[in-house]
Amino acid sequence: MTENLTKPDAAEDDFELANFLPFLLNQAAEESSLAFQNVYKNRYGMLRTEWRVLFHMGMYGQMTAKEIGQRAKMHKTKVSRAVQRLAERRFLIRTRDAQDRRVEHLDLTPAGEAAYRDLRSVARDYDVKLARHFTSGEVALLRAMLRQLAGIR
Amino acid sequence: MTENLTKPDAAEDDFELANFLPFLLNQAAEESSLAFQNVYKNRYGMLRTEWRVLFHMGMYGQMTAKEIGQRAKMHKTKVSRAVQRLAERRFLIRTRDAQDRRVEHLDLTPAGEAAYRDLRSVARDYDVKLARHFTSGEVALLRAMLRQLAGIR
DNA sequence: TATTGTTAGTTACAAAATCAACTACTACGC
DNA sequence: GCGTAGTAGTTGATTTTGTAACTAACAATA
Repeated sequence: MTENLTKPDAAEDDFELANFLPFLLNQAAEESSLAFQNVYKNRYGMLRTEWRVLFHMGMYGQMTAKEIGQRAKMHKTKVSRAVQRLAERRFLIRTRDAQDRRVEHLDLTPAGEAAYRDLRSVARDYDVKLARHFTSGEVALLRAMLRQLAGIR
Repeated sequence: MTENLTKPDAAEDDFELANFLPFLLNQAAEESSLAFQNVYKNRYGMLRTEWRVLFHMGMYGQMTAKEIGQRAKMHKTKVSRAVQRLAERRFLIRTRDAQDRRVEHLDLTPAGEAAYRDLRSVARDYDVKLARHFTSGEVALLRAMLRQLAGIR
């Protein structure tokens, strides 16, 4: 009788966790966001949740907290707190909808717009810098694969 | 006189948050680790920090907390607390170095080894599933690019 | 117009991450 | 040896996140 019906160990050992995609993705994400993080942190005292909200508003204009949550895949409590802090610091203003008084429309203030444009330009430069490691075809493929993995339609 | 000497808005608007590498990497990392997270969480009651320590020890054998921190890019307090919990649950044992009594050598117990092998096999299957979206050449390129971005030598 | 269900957003409390200070120890310079 | 500086790892205080329960408002139905 064979004493081992499971896969042989040799087949198991060729898997290196150092190549595990969730691990690699995480390391790359953390490393690649460090330098940019320092900018919005030091220059505007923002947290990651806050710059994400700011960016979505800068890109898409007036939004509600719910819409931001859907687009950014952020939980509503995260959005709520980020909006609160951005409102306190006068980066955005909230106005109740007249028809449906549950919803709030959020708009960037001029200060918010300015911060958005500033950070957007930093982000653009930073992205170029990251992409410089690769050919443009490689980067395009990378983005497409990441979108697929992230479940972005 | 021209009234606008800065770059025209059209050139600025080509920035898409959805293409910003740190953002994409983060979304992909988060989405792709969700399903796997449930396994080590539900099956072993581990936190992400703990699973990371376990997996580094499984890969490289005996290590010190400092080495784990360097390889996994985890802050020493995170490592310290993860090691503490893994030791409490008898997944690893700590032994003081005889020469330098500040350092502790960490080794997986048989239970720790078993958990490591189990999770590694789950990870392997999961990795295959993620990679199925792409050709094998694409996946190899993706891993190489992620390693580069992560600063893994 | 009461009843039930649903939605937008907030709040409360627990879990976890972060940062600074701390203990115990080693190593260097004198 | 003695003082100073540096290192491995821990602890405590503060901040941030996650989960659930909550408030206020709307909508459908009877």
